Amino acid sequence: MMATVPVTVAGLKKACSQCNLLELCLPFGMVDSDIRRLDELVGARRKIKRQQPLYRTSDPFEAIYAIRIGSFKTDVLIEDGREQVTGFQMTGEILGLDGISTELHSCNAIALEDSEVCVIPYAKLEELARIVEGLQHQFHKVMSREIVRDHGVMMLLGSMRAEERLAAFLLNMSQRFTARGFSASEFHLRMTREEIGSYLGLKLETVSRAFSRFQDEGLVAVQQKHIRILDDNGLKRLIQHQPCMR
Amino acid sequence: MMATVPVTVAGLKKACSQCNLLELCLPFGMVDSDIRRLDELVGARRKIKRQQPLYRTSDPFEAIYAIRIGSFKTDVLIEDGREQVTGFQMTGEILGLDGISTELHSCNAIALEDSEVCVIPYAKLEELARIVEGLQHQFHKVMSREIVRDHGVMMLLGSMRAEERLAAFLLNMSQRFTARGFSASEFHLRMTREEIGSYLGLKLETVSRAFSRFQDEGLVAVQQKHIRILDDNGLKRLIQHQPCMR
DNA sequence: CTTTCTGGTTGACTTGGATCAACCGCACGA
DNA sequence: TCGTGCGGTTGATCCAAGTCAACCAGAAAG
Repeated sequence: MMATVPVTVAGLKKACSQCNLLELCLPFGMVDSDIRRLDELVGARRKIKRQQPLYRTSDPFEAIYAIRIGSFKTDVLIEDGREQVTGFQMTGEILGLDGISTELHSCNAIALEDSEVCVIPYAKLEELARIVEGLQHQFHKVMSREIVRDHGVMMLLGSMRAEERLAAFLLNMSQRFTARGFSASEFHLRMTREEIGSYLGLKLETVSRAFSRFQDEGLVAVQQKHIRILDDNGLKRLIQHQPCMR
Repeated sequence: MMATVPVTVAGLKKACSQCNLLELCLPFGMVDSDIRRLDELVGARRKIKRQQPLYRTSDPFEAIYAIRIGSFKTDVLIEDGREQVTGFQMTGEILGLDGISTELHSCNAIALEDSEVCVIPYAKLEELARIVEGLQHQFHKVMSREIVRDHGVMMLLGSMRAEERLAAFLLNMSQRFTARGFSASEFHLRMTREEIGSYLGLKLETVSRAFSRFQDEGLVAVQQKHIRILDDNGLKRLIQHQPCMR
């Protein structure tokens, strides 16, 4: 446990106020003067190598993390070996909120590529949130957004068919890449078919077949992990009025 | 919209400090002196008749709600009429957290029986949370718990078979009834087979059949909405090392 | 009292996605 | 350079759960 924990104690203040992820991260919507107060909060950065955990189920919770570089998956394992990927996180997104409730983490957060996070000590965050109203409010919004996102995933898992799920997934990825200034139509997935499948409640073969079908229908061009969306309206249409199994 | 909004402006202070749901609700874990400060927060109560909404998708968000009496479901609808029930809530549980992120509610909250909630104006909550450390912390825990719960539902929807899902659902209900001082083994479900099905990502016929199978196997006695658990270890076993489709 | 309606159960049949298995291709280490 | 292995694709087959339809019981309405 906790094998190598490369902690870069970046003495450099101005962690947030000079960060270009501002628009996507915790400080979003805060006024400049408040953001400057955030700088004192973000103590250290931590690099995580591909496939390595940022934290694991039942690790003690003491901080939340903002992704600076790279991307992660979170997953829950049950005894018999089943895995459920509960989310994929990209730059600016916050990890670790699951730990607040029991003071132990309740899932694993694994880097999908070499990554770097800002460590936000939770005790300090609560303290500062009591003083800085904007921070308090933003933090609550971040948590609430996570809840709303989870409801979306439930919708997906509970009432969509395989192709709808994959279409929804691709559109969601596209939209998040766009928000980060990347192409909406062309991007590189960092996760395997199996991880996508676990997230979408499908087997990897089904994911692969759905990709192939989309390709045949001219909706996307797929080359392994490289995706080019050719007809996003087509994908959107797929989600809406589908034969609808439920 | 907002047809009849029966608001009982219960001038009565001591909303929380004299409430017997204390152990289950927002004040859980707070010290007495802090709880007394909560009393000023809970302004009004509101009664909701069976089948009526407490709030609906895209209603403006201005308060969260603590259930005093009764129970609710929350659901998300998509254009083509599909419904996904995202949760069932019982006394002491908090509703409305989904609204913080966009300041609009993102789901519907419908009473499953005649119910009553405490209205907790959100602006006032944030204000008080800045002063009362215990409240801030508890509120964060409540939100985090909701996230963890949602991950559990994803696990259920993404990687369990029909009977496992129903078993998990029954055990969860049982555990929540127990926490409220009711029998762990005998209880009355307030929701229909269709609502259970929507929650579990199954059709109502499948839910009905799974109930019948449990009955045949002597795991539970089912009589419509009245459930008696005869062998909870049997149910637990079902969830663990099941043939396991994924 | 009968009628109607809603929610629940059960059976027969169909099907979407899982399972099992073969195979491909690229990356990496020897 | 040649394995070797992992991730991905594709085909054949199977089965869990969906669909469709009949029917039943209790509650509410007339």
